[in-house]
Amino acid sequence: MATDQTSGDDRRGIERELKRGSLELIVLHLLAPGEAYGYEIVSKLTAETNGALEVTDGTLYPVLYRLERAGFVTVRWETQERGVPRKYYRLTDTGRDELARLRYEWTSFAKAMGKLLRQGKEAE
Amino acid sequence: MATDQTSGDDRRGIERELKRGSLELIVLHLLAPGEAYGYEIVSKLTAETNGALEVTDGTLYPVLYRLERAGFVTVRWETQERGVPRKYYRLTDTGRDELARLRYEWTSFAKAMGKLLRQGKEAE
DNA sequence: CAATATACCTTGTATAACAAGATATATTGC
DNA sequence: GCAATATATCTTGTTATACAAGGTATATTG
Repeated sequence: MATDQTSGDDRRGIERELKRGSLELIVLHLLAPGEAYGYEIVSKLTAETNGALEVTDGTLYPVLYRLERAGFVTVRWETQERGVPRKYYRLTDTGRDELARLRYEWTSFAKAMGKLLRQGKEAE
Repeated sequence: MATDQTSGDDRRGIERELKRGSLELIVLHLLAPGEAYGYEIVSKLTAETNGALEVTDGTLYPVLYRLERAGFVTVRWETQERGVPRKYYRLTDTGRDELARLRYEWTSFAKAMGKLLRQGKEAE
């Protein structure tokens, strides 16, 4: 009867939506210390947030592609002696500006949300 | 060429994405003190956040419908002596639980983001 | 009676996160 | 020599949702 769709794995659904618009910031941030390749970024993110902000590689690669197209990162293939070739990403100057901008954007949003949610809680 | 798409009104685009998954929480939160009607919620949100988290009514009504279908709010029409009829929304007990859950979900996410973004900034 | 304000609702579009699968190279065990 | 596993990349299709743009209806005001 078209109901109980909003039940079971909602938790994942919400996390997914909350992540929206934050991933570019996350990736740019992870690239700030220096270059890294895709697979590395995935594990870096999992490690640095204790699994709180995990993504799969299928999610990450499109993000990296977007960042490249926008000129925020440059790409370098490293064909190694042994192992599969790696694609290293590095921030451009524009990318660093964008990182600052997104960081500001995110912080403003989070502040506004935090302020709103705190309202009406003061009396308790 | 296919470039300069990532230029102009990006700011709005990002705000839009950041808002994703937060709107249900916002609306449930605004209904916590007591019932309200749709148009009222729009202006409440604008007022309480100084315009930082505005939405249009075209965005809000589908959210309210979703919340109703999920059993988080109940609806009551108020046909007034004068003026257009209003549709008043009120939190259910399940809705209050959901509010608590979403609030927790959001706070966890924001904490994880904040922690990540603060990393690598300490040395500066 | 035209304009404006209030209040509701609907349709179509764009975007992004993800699951699932595909590809390719190297190592390890049998 | 070959199956399994780990590393590393990429693609396709699905789904959810914020929003612009438009539409409806009622009342007030000049």
